[in-house]
Amino acid sequence: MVRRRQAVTIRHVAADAGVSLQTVSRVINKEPNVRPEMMERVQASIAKLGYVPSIAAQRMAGSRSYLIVALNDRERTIAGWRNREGTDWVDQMLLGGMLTCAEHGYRLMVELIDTHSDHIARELLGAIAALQPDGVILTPPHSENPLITQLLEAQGISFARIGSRQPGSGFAVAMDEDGAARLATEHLISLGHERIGFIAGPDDYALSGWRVDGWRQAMADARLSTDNLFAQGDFGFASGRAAATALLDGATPPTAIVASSDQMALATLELARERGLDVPADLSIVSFDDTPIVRFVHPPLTAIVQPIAEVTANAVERVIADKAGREPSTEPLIVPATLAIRASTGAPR
Amino acid sequence: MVRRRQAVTIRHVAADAGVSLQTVSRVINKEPNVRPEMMERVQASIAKLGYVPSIAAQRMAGSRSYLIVALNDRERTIAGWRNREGTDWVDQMLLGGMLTCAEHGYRLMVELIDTHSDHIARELLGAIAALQPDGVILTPPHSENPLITQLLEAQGISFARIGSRQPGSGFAVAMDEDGAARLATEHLISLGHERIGFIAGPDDYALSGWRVDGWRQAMADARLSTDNLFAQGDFGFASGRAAATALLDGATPPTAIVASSDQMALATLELARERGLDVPADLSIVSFDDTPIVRFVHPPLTAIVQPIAEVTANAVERVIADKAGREPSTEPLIVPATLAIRASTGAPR
DNA sequence: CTGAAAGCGCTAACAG
DNA sequence: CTGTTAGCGCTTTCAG
Repeated sequence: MVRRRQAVTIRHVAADAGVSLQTVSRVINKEPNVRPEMMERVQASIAKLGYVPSIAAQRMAGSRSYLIVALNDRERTIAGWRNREGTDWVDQMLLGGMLTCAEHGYRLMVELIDTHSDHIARELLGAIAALQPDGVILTPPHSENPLITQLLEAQGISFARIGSRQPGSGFAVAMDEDGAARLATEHLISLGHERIGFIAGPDDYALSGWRVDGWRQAMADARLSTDNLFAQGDFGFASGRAAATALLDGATPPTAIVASSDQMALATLELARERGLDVPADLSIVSFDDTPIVRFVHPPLTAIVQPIAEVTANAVERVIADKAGREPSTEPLIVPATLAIRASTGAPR
Repeated sequence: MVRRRQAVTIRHVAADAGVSLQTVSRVINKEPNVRPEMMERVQASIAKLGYVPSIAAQRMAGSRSYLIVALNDRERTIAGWRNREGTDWVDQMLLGGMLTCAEHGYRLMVELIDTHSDHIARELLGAIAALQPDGVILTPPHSENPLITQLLEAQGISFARIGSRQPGSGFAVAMDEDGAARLATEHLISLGHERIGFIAGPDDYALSGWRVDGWRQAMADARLSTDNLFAQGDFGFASGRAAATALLDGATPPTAIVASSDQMALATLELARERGLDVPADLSIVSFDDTPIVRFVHPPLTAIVQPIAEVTANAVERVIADKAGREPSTEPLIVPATLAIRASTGAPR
């Protein structure tokens, strides 16, 4: 194979337009101090020759790499793909992230990083050294890992933290987790439920706690007790089943359950079916992820719709704006969630 | 923000190890002609300093970019994400592609390209000029687009064509589509079905035809007629519903239906439920994608399991091997599919 | 407002 | 087996 080099470089454009390399560079980078007519001439040549700058060269010369890296938890992400659980977290992230990147001439690259590794720093530094991204998008549970945030800050790389509300460095963009839990709970309350169970997620996700808070607040506001109505899982199916079992076997079993993940909600639905409970007459169920699956089960589940694409788009937007010198607001952004009401919720018997 | 440069470069390593830049470069690239003791010394320095080569610089210097680009159809991919249809094609591709890339020190980047665009060439050339990938993975329907394959060949970029069996340039890696359709059909025949309907995919996907072939052959082998048992959709839910309706309203309605996609299978299931048909007693259904959804519907669908991750892994493997000079077999590879038997298929009444 | 010169970090080609 | 010398394509000084 022939040694491949750039087909048309800045040099060709400069020659074609009869200007210096510098002027072409200025046009490419939309820098000021270029006469309009020069600019037009250069742009004409660029279009004519089909010139596209090499991002490797741009990076080398000390400018931007036009690359944003999205850091995901390796273990969890791979397990999700392997087991084909149908979570479209990554897809929604790509949807929001890639499109927003493309709008600004950037690209998004997914990187998997171990959470519980003692060599997180080495892994991350390696990825940074190799890729030299202009920005990083942190997803849970990385978003609040001080090892990671401190390292990125020290490297001077602008980053966003998805699912985090801690102010600190980096842009925080979170979904309104407690508002969502409250929304789900209030929906059930308005249907007449009084014993509403809640299956929480694992503690290493900050959002697990927020969701619990929302549920507790909604219950408190309605003067309803939460005794024997709380259980915890790890977002997975098996844990959801165990939690639902515990809840339904309690002294005062709930007439409705809000599960913190789709898999736990599906497990609850399966258990209900096995026990001959009618959903929603005997047991109403609300899922906390509107993953594709929950719309196709029977009955389709009422679910909290997580605006993952929007959140990711915002994260990318702010990181790029930061890069461009336009200092975006550093305040944590909270994106509201919505509730998709389907057939799994109804009035209790 | 400070102008960020490489923290530790090849120069630092060379100084630390007391050797020339070249020797370090040779060690990095695992080139021969380096004394073991030198190599160890250099590797010790690399580890000590935490050195990682800059891929931008490596690319610049005319070597590899360690980047593989996976080209997906923009419109279809985005629509799939937006509508949250639950297809995990991209996820499975990432699973197989990213992990295999990582094994070889490469990265995978997803690019979306319009299929029906007259400026496909410009778009593609732009992506190539900007990214300068070492290899490209083509997914359907790009895999058999001569504009794309010829362009890649002209550029001297090694590429793989997923879902294609045309020999030609690039490595073809396809799933055994007709074998899969035959498998599904034979499964139904063995259950006692004689009128087995088939809902095909759109013609712009070569695999649509292969699947039809497999069905026809299995039917012919069993001396069963296919009259009034064929319908066609576009892989989408609505089209599947229309196709299933046509089939069931025919003169001799089928007792079983094989649908060429999960959405079309789900549409068939919905129609059956609405018409009061028991699945599988009145109508058996086989889906052609084992997407997560089909396992969670009721009854869970018997489905063809597409080994997308394996196929992508193989595609990446061969492209990288080609790059490395190890000329991999240029023969089209056909990966067999399997059938996951679930509760949607049974003996006819 | 425009241009010339000097690298960025790395590898290819050539000497030793 | 190892080192030296040129660049790769682009941006950043710094002069005009």
